[in-house]
Amino acid sequence: MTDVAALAGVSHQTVSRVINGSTQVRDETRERVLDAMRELDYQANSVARALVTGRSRTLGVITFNTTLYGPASTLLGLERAAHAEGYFIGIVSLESLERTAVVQAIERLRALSVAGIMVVAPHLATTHGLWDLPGDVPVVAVEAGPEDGVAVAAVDQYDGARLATQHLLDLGHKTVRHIAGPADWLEAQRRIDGWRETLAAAGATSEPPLRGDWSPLSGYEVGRRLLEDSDVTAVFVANDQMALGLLRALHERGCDVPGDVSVVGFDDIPEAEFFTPPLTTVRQDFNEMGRRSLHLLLDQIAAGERSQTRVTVPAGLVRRASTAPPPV
Amino acid sequence: MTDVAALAGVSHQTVSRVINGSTQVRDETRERVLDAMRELDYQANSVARALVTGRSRTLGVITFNTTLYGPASTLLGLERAAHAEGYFIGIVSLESLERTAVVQAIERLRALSVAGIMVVAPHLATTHGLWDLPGDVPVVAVEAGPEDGVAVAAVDQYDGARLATQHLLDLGHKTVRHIAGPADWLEAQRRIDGWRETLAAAGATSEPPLRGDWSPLSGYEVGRRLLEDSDVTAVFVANDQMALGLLRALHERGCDVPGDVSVVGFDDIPEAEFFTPPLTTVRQDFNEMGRRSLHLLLDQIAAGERSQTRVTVPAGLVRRASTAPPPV
DNA sequence: CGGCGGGATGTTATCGCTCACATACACCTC
DNA sequence: GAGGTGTATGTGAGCGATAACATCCCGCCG
Repeated sequence: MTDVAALAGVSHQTVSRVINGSTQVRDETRERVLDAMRELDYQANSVARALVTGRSRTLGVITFNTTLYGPASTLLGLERAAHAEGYFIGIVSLESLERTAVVQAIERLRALSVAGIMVVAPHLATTHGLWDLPGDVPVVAVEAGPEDGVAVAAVDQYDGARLATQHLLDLGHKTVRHIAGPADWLEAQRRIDGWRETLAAAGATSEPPLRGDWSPLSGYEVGRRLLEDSDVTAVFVANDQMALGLLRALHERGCDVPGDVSVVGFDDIPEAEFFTPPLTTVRQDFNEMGRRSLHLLLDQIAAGERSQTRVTVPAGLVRRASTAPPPV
Repeated sequence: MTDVAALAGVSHQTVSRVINGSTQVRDETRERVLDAMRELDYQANSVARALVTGRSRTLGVITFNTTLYGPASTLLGLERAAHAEGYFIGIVSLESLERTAVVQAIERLRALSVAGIMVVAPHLATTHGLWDLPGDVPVVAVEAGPEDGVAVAAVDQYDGARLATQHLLDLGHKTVRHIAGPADWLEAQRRIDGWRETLAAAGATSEPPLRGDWSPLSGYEVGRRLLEDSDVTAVFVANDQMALGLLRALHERGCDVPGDVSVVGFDDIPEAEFFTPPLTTVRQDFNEMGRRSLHLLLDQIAAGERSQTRVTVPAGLVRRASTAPPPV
């Protein structure tokens, strides 16, 4: 910076003003400084800036260690949005699901002077870690979060589940079974709620949901158990991977999909369209959610205070070939 | 830090020594400082440290904007490894595949004073951006990189393709067709090489490979074209997603897999085991690759100079139900 | 024509840490 | 006992930027 200032014949402060777009610089001077910067191939040192301002243009993302489609896509959506706004993303993944792990992760990020933190960890336990976090860092819970206390951006899980369930009811199924995700995932819970309440509203009976762990294998195993009950004609599965496992279980049992049993998934992973049969599922717009989360965070940063705004991104049903009216 | 020093009755420098594990501190003094740190809930400010040392404990990862399984898993593997070593990961995703985009991304990361950079962008064009990068930052190309000039950690694509092709030949297929990835992806090229040379070594004829873009849809479309040639009995597909598309095309055409046509994929995505039929594929150990890449980088950081070491992680064939001897 | 207001620029302190060097004290050697 | 060696600690400078305040210059007003 000193070199640039010397070359342009101004003080380092004027250089700083140019960098930060101050209006207090004459155009001609600005040009001279800009030229000098180009000439010396100068780039502002963001570490020094972060030191003095106490804020870097880095955002922290806390994510759970997983290759699941949802979280991975969310991360990408977040990065794209942040990049567009000129922010960096630093990621920290959680070792465990304990609330202390979240608190630790937040501490680590604070030491980096991040401008804000986005938490992509839709577990009950981890979101509770958000209750007692230090007051001076803006935080957004992405995908799912506690009912209040922090800002949250999420796809409307409840409505997605309703859409799926209603679609099956509309086709004429008497009731719909549900293969749910792990009990401590908030999204799993919301999907259960949407499913159960839609059934109730239609006056349909509801069996308790079965539990998988999001993996295709669990969908397969739980699916086999489910099929011992021969009454099943429609299943709403809490994600596409488990739905794939279920399709396999059905296939092995010689059940036709959708002739004998209809299946609806959740997520719309890229593969879903090419399953056998192509899967009817609920699409989540992770990019949009990333963008919304980011702006929620940026708003807090700009306002200088924590908000509790809740933003919801709608889910959409994608109809393919895995659903049909029940067998006669 | 000053507060801690005051509370412990020492100078700030002694606190610094304790933080950095200097041996030049008496045990009793160290304890006093540690107590003071705990008492004040003190955490060292890594920004200030980065400013003075010129290095932060942050590593930059440059990745291409994608939800593909490979890059996503690699990123996670990298993060896990870095976390274990006490490093942060900052991610920057590429807007385009131009080499200038890579250079820009590297510049951005340099302004953050990252200790080193890992590039996960296995395109021909982007890796060329690695030729003329500034000399003072350690760099590792992950997954694939230029033949020389930078350190590279990669899964052995060539051998993976050989394994797949040889497996099909061993089953008795006269030759094996190949659906390849995009031409400018280095991995796609290596897989083609492995496939072609294995065929040549066996004295089998080889048709030119067909090109997909990694997506299930492209696998489906290219697959339909491929099937117009009724001689096909075995196909090696460059990733599992395209293999899924091909399976669908085969299904629609009434071809039995593996009865009429055998299919081998690449990647071993979690879904592959539950395809119809379960897919024989080549597994890549992304975690291991992440770990190796990181250590390659850490070694460079420790040595203070750039290396050109090349590390290869073996690939493994996973046999499932999509391959069998050719029809008689 | 002196004084005043405000835009453009410069000066100095500061962020929280590490580095290089200075100092203090203990112990040993000749 | 003077001098050397080594360990434990303190002091001051400086990393590269921004913030707050000081200064300069110019035009305008009474």
